[in-house]
This record gives sequence, structure tokens and C-alpha cells, in this order.
Amino acid sequence: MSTEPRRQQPPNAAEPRREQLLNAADRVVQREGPGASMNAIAAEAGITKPILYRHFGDRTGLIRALTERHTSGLLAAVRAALNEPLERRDRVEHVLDVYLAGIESRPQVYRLLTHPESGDPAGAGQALAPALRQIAEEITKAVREQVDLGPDAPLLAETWGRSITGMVLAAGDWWLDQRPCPRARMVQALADLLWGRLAAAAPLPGAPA
Amino acid sequence: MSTEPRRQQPPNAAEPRREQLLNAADRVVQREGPGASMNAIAAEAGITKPILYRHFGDRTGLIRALTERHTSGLLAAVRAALNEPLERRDRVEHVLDVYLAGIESRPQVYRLLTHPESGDPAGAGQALAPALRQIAEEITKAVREQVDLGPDAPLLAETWGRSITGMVLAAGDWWLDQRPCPRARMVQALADLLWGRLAAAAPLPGAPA
DNA sequence: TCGGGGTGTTACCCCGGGTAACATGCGGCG
DNA sequence: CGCCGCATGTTACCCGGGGTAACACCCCGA
Repeated sequence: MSTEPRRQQPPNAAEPRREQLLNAADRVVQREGPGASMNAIAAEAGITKPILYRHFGDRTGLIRALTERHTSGLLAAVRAALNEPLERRDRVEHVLDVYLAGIESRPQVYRLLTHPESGDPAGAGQALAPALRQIAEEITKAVREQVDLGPDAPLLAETWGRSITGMVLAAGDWWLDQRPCPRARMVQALADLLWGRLAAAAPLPGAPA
Repeated sequence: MSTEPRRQQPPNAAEPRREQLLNAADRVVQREGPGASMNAIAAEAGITKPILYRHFGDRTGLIRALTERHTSGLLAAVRAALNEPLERRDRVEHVLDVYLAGIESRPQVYRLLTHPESGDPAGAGQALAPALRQIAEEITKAVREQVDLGPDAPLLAETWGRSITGMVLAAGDWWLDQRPCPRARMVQALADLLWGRLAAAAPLPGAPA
């Protein structure tokens, strides 16, 4: 490290240091996944650890900053899709498509977003990473505002927000890993599930009702 | 450690050592969550690390052994519920109830089961822990065998297996953390979602279709 | 000219996973 | 009886990763 001629990028004063560091972190995470070490990130930035800690406090601070950077895009896209003036089924399909397209285009970033990253002491092991929790809340809000669910509405909206997020997370993860079908078909499969196609389908000959 | 009179449990030769060690690990995990250190587990067993490594290879080996021990129960319960001779809606509710009851009764174990635990090198960051993947396969199988879905059946069954697992994971996790309602109501909310209640509900006054 | 803030370094601590090497107790067998 | 082998156990260590202390430098503005 110390023998190198200091930096590839000429000192670009226009870009604040913090951004440069995040860029470096980004590169490393793209390359090595969310488990990248602070040393590796520092090395990529051409510096040493303490500087990272000065800027971000601790590792989770860095990861959070990095996450927020990418979250905004996906979150905004999902939010916009949720409010598209379309027939409900079309709107839902659109949301699903936007989400899947988002994770498809930057898999490593997606891993970062979905990684619980935890290390929590004793207790709340959230199954949904913060970025996903925001999406869940977005869905909850949309359900609450757009659909008439009677007196149970608040509970149902919250439950469904989490549920749908978890459902799409698991399905998207598997889809990204296996690529069993084109995106459009995946969207259909998920929308069909939400539309009760499983519940409505006829039973097979030898099976129970 | 070394000053202790060696062990509480009298040497019960009938129970193979491995089981005793797993019991100790179990106790620690119940107490400290899935992040428990090997040192802590060894201490609980009244021994030191190398013995653990002799028996389980590495940490993931230990965790896997511990997981398999608990998985069988929940998995068997879910499988049985999936084949209960009931009306479909009742059967689904029963499965949901069995799952929620299972995670409710032993939260720390549940954390263990759902924790991806990863540390995977570059790539497949499975959103579903192995134990949950087994459940997903169980659901896939049930869907494939019980429901007529036409030519797309294989794809739909696999997609839905993962989807439903992820959905219930996320919802169950949140429910366990917040306890927003009794279990029976949660079961209803989830079954309603699968039955397309979101899709079928009337739109609210000011909202899009 | 002096001070202070941002940038940088080396060297260290602690902890947790994982291992090497050595000790001990005990059952079986020549 | 004596010896072997094996499981059980130990101490002491390595390594890598997060995190920090202490010190050095450069530049700019009062």
C-alpha cells in the first residue's frame, strides 16, 4: 500500500471525499459482495482504515450510507409504480416488474439491500433488511389508502405490506439465482398468487378438496 | 473453567457425547441467540473449543446439526398439516397456524432456523435459510400434487412455494416481534391474502381502481 | 506567523473462528 | 501384565476483521 504513488484518480476537489469513499466501497461491494472487509474497502480507496471510521463511524454506518444511496432509486421507483393510475391488476404487475427489473440490473447491490447484516444482540432478528422495511411500509400505505378493507384495514394493511414484501423478496431471490423464466412470466406468477389463483384452482383428481 | 469440578451431569454413557454437546449448544443459543460464540458453547458444555471442532468440523457444522435437530419437528408438522384431509381453505389455515404456533413456542430456535447465517463467498446470498427451503419445497410439492394449474403448473408451483414461504416468514417475523394481534387473526389475514382479498376489495373513494 | 481542520499514517487492542501439539484415562488384547 | 489405540481433554497459539490511539502533514485564512 504505502509504496504506491498514492492514487489513480487525480484529486478531484469537486467531489467531496465522502462520495469518493462511497464510490470505492461500492466498487468493492460490487466485486466481493456485502461481506467485504473494511481493509479491502480502504485499500480500494487507496487509504487505510481509520479514515473510513472517521467518515462513517463504524462498519454499519458505511453500509448504511452505501445502502441509502442505492435504496432511494428502487424505493422511489416502487413508490411511483404504486401510484400509477392503472387498473389495479396492471398496477400491481407494474410494481412487481419494477422491483424485479431493479434487482436484476444490479444483483450485488440487491444483495446488499436485502442482507439483514444483523449482528443484533439477543432478540430482534428482523427478517427484512431496513431497505425492504421501507418498501413494506410503502406497500402498507398504498393498501391503506387505495383499498377498502373494512374495520380490520389497519391490521390487514400492515400484515400484507410485510407479507408481500417477504413474498417478493423470496421469489425474486430465487428467480435471480435460477432464472427459471423471463421476467414477465414471473410477474404473472406472482400477481396470480395475489389474485387468489391458488385458492380458486380446481383440485387434481386424487387430491383432497 | 479449569478449576471447576468438571461437570454437573454425571457421566451418562448412554447418551453419546455429541448429543450432550448439542444440548449445551442448544442452551446457549436459547439464551444468547444464534450469534453465540464457540467459546461460550464450549464453556457451557464444560469443555474447550477444540472438542467442539472435533465433533462438528466448524461452526456452521455445529449450527447445522443444531438446526436439523429442531427442523424435523416443524417440518414434519407442516408436512402433516399440508396433507390434512380438509377443505382447502381450512387446510391452508391449519398450515399457517401450525407454523406460527411453532415459531411462537420457541422464538430463539426460530431465529436459528431463519437466520441465513451466510458468510457465503461472492454470489448466492439465499434469502431463505436451509430449513425454510425445505418448507418451501414441501409447499411446492403440495401445490403440484393437489391443485390443477394447467401447463404452467411446475413453474407456478415452485414460484409459489418460495413466495408463500417468504411471505409467511416475513409476516411471522413481524408478528413475533410486535404481537399486533392473536394468532388466529394473523392466520386469517394471511389466508385472506392468499385468497385474493386484496385483489377483490373495493377501491376507496378517492383512489385509483 | 500561527492555529486549526481535513487527510493521512503506523501500530496497536480485542474478540472470534480455527488449529497444532501435547496429556490423560480406559478398554481390549497379545 | 503391559502395551496400544482411541476418545477426551488441555494450553497455547495463528489469523483476520472490527475498531481506536497517537502522531504527522498540508494548506488556508486570521
